[in-house]
Amino acid sequence: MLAVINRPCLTTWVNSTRLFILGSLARGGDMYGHQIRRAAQVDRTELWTDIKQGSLYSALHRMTAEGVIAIVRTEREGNLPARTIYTITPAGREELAALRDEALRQIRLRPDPVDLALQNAQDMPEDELRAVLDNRRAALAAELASWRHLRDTAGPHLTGIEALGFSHTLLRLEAEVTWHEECLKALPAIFAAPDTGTA
Amino acid sequence: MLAVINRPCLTTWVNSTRLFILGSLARGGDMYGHQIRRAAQVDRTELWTDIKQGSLYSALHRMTAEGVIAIVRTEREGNLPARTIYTITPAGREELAALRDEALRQIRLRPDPVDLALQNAQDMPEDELRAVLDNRRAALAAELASWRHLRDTAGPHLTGIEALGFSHTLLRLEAEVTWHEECLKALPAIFAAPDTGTA
DNA sequence: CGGCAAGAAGTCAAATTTGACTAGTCTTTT
DNA sequence: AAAAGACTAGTCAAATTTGACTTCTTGCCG
Repeated sequence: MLAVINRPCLTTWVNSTRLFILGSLARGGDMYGHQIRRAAQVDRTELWTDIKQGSLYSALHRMTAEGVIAIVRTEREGNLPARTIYTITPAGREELAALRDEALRQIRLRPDPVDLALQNAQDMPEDELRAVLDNRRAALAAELASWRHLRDTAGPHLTGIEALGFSHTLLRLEAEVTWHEECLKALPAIFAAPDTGTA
Repeated sequence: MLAVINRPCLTTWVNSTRLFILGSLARGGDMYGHQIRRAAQVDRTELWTDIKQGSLYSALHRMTAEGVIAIVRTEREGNLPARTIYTITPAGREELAALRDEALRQIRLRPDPVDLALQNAQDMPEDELRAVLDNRRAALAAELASWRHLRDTAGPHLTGIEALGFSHTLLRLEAEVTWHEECLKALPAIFAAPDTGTA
């Protein structure tokens, strides 16, 4: 029989939320929700993933039910709300490895909404478009500069692998800046000959 | 009073599905669902967005209910299932402009799962990691080559703005290849001194 | 002292996405 | 001519995400 019962939603993109939670628990030891959330901000992991607290807590509940993580105990500091501490289970470590390997195999570039927006900006006046693109360029350049500074400051304290993540971001930002500069250069030609498409 | 009634889910990232549907209808005229889906594949729009037919049809229904698009008529070719043809309404055009402007303002890089995976690959043996990264590099290089070829082939037939999207992809792919090469170069040092982090 | 902004830890309903599945029709192969 | 396969147009329940909201505590300012 083997009736593969309706099992929708196997998510195309690796589920980063799960990968993130399992990874945090595996590397940082047992933690409670808020701690994981803070870890995301502090460790600069916010860069590698994009987690809202809503999804974090849902995921914790779900994953507990599934048995990839487990509740260790509940503790309470002062009169603050009780916190639930989670740990990763052996099943969780297996899933962690599987998710990691899958993420390492995915190579698709994630679509950038700006491209979609540009395709629908045909009727924007040239100077407005130029202003928008130039703002973007400036913002990206600023971000790039601040990352470079961060690298020079925090760089030596990073592990080798953390540094790789850093340089990934730098290279990506550089590419973005370059592209924006190209766009700005190309703009006059585009508006001069708006119909270079239908040869 | 002004009671701002619980209105969750205003999505952080511009909703590309909506932007895509509205844009297609605005530029391509009235269409039915399947046609929009095909347009996504043909126009290479699949690159700018990532739409599964499930979300497409849900979105069409929702957006019809909201009044940003409307059903023009239902037609039927031969004995195939009837198709429902949609058009964009004035309200839709307004939303299109709003979404486009918002997308043009967003500048955050979307996190790449590979970075997250790498952080959790500390315990992978060096040669396995090297193999994975080298596969990725090769795949990306191949993709880059095929895009370059595509640009040389189809390039002259593109409008100026379409060409910009193209060069965006090229630049991004180039950055990825460069980064992978950097990683491969850095690998021996990382494994030689695994504890450069805790100075 | 009163007040109020910010932080901790988390809940929740509604919105949205997902991929499996349906139901019919051509088209090609055996 | 029947079976196999691919295409058309779409539905659907379950999974997942979202950001607003809650309840309590602590710090701070005048």
